[in-house]
Amino acid sequence: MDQNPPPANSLLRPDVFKSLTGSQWAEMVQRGQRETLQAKRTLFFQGDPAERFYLVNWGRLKLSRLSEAGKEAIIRYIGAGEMAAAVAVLKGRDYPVTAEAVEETEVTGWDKPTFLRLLHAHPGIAINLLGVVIERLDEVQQRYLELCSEGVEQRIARSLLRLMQRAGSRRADGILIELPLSRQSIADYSGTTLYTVSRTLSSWERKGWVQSGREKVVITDPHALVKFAEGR
Amino acid sequence: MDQNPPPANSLLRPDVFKSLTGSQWAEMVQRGQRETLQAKRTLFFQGDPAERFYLVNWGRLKLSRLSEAGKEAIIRYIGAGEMAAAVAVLKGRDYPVTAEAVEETEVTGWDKPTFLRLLHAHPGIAINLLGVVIERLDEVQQRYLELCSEGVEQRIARSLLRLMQRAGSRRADGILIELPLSRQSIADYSGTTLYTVSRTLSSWERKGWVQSGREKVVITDPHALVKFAEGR
DNA sequence: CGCTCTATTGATAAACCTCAAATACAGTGG
DNA sequence: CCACTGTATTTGAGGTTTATCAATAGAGCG
Repeated sequence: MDQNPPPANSLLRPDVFKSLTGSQWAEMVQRGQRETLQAKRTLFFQGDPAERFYLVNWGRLKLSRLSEAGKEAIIRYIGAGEMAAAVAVLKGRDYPVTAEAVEETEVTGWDKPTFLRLLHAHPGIAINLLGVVIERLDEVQQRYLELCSEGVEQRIARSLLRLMQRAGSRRADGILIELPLSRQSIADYSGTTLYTVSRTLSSWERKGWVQSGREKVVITDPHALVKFAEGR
Repeated sequence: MDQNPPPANSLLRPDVFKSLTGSQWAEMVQRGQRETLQAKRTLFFQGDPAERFYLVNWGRLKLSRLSEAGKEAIIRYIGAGEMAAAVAVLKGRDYPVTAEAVEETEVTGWDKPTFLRLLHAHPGIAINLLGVVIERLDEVQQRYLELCSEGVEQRIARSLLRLMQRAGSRRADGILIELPLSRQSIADYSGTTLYTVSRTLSSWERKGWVQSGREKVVITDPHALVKFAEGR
């Protein structure tokens, strides 16, 4: 038996739905449709009509926004128990973002009417959802400020630290970011180019702060990186 | 009689509260506390505990975020009928933003318990609020992308167009942005410096696209500006 | 081993910021 | 009405940061 994906017949219940009773949740799970995505497959594309919302069962999605010139800005990575597209569904608009699997990922999708019915039947959910959205708003605003006011290297440091918090796992030699993380991805997440990221990582590697390889970053000295990110 | 501020004893009701009946709204208005701010006064400061949420009755607030180095990033300007700090109150955290009156402004403030009671009693409000927050999220994300992918002049153009949409008023010679708008403010809103803004406006003035003065911008050729902003 | 995708590194150029100094503007009080 | 004062704005010169381009090296995979 495959040991990586968790048992497939129970669905991780995110906090947003904690207002539901167990049986209500079970019923909701029933209604949802599971879908497995191979790495690099897109779940939905910026501009698609928003007709479903998703919950990540296992795996990871990259949420990004693309400019007309083709430049990609990575908004965030989400993992098990997190939602995608709920907000677009609610507004009844096109998705303003693109979601792509960065590794094999299973999601459960629900259609719009189900979502809206749920929202009206259980007011607590809307309030919880509000909390989630606010948190995201806060993060984007913070990153917006950083993009305005900080230099590239500082931003790269912050990016790695954020990714570390969301997807880091302890290793003997430091904290590994458990994402296939190319220089280009880090650049898209930091608002710079892969060249600058490469140079910066090389320099940090010489200082012993990180240890990086092909699509892989291990943070060996988080403390130093934090100090640097905060401009000290 | 002062003719600028609208009659003070009726409060503009924002869409968020459309789920309330007239008398419920009237009662809520009763509970709120009015407050008038002179220009440049801050209503709340980043880091303050979030104990009240506000509705702008008339006037305008500038919502911004400050870096430790003192750099300011303007998140948005809000006017009559718009809310501030509702989200921070909900999360029960410190405000992550600063709100400053850019002109004489009246707000009504409610305390946290009132807000929470309201939210639980009228589920529709949470859903409406969700819509508002999502809209803001969407805008910040978009601006984040633009900051990553576009040049300064393009961003300045987009900033002016956004401000025009939110605070523009038709004049004989074009559309005036009705805000005391210094070069520094435009810079803080576009993620650049006042020098670059000044140079850019000068150049556009020569082209006949805008006509600017001390803390004042009139867009004389919106069409040209849009074309430029979209990179055509 | 050869193919493809990713990463490194140097050289160069462009965009933009910083600093300094001069000028324009609005309000204030004589 | 005018001079005065404090801001806001303009503009130039120069420097820094960072992007761009090009060429090479390395890693993983069949």
